[in-house]
Amino acid sequence: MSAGQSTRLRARVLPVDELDSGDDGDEPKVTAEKGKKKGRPKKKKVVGRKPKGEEDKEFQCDLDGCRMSFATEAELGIHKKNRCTRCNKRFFMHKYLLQHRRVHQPDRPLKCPWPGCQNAFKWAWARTEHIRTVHRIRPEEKEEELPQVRLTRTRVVRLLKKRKGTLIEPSNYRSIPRACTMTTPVIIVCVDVASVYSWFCTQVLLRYKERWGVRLQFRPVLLGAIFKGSGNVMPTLLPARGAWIHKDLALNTRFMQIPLLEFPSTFGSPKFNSLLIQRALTAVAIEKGYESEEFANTLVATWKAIWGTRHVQELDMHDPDFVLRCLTSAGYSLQESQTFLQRASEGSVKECLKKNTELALKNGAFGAPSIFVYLNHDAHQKVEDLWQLQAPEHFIFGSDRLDQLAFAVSQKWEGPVPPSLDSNPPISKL
DNA sequence: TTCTCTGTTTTG
DNA sequence: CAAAACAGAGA
Repeated sequence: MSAGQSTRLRARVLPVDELDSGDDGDEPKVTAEKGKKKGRPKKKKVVGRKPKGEEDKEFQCDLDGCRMSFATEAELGIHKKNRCTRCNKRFFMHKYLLQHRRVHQPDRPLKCPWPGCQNAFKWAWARTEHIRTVHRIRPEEKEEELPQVRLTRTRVVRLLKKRKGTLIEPSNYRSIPRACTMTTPVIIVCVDVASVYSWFCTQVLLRYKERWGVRLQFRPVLLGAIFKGSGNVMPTLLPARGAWIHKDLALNTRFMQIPLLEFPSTFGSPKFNSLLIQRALTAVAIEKGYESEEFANTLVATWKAIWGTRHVQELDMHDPDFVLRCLTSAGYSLQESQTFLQRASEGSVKECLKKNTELALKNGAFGAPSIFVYLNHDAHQKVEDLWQLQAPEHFIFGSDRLDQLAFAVSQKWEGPVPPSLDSNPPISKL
């Protein structure tokens, strides 16, 4: 189940009403005729998994403002007749067909702002109705004097309207926090596997991902370039700090329950160069998605290979064989791992890593992990656009400020090892 | 019954 | 125009 989704939400079968057998010339039914529909057709037409229909297919729609494209001309034809190629539904306006796509996508970017409520929605109205029906809140005081202040639909919507993206100053009602997010927060964590604190941070955030109901992206960056671009230097260059870091890691290992076995002996030498491996990881991220479980697993496996094993021989991070070993230990076949390694030297992958590094620097990064938080974005905006075009609301540095990160996304911090989700009953009644 | 989903209409 | 509201349907 995706994070934050109510267990009571209707499990949607692909909707297949509107099945008036291919008389394409017909106009779509108008509302008044809706009632006439007799027993809905029960046949669940299982539509084969289809690509999302973004801008990269061969047959592109040229209707006003529409950028959808399709693999076949036939599909484009259906689309241009205002029919959904997934469920065959028909629409009055082409524009709605674009919005309709979200019906077939799993994302639920609209969060319920109620504290502790993890429900999330695809449609603004669905959320508004949820707030009205489920969280009907008592006026703070003097209820009899303010009967009209009861949480009516208009009232909720007025609250929702106060500021785009946040719900603020709900002074009439108890229990609503001063500011809580209305869209699923997006957390972008810029990491380098040469940074052991990036590993700690990643490991802990993965424990919180579902619990917080946030979107969590890990993006490989080049720590060396971040240091250079920001004028920072490796912390271990300071002798006292270099000595301290071993103790800090040992304590952290127990505190965060992350098994760190060994500080690589080549640390700080030219063999401890993360360029190749970060490129390979970028190739994995491009293929699997920054937000994917596969990519997170790949990162963790790589960290384990660098920091969590005893190295019988000197660790050479720039050695292609070592990179291959990291990838295969993440569960990829030798062939797939070789493909990733090969892509690591392709221009587009190099550029991608460079771009992510530059954007991190632009947002103020001076080390890793650098955590960027987006709160006030449009619900259906692509994360890639957010990252490239918008400034984040918060920049949080390091693995030791995750409590602040929790605060920033209006969630509870329960330590580096939060209790298992299964053992806890749901917080809200839903 | 209660609540959510979502296509269409209305409003600002 | 986009956002809010409506209203029918269905779980």
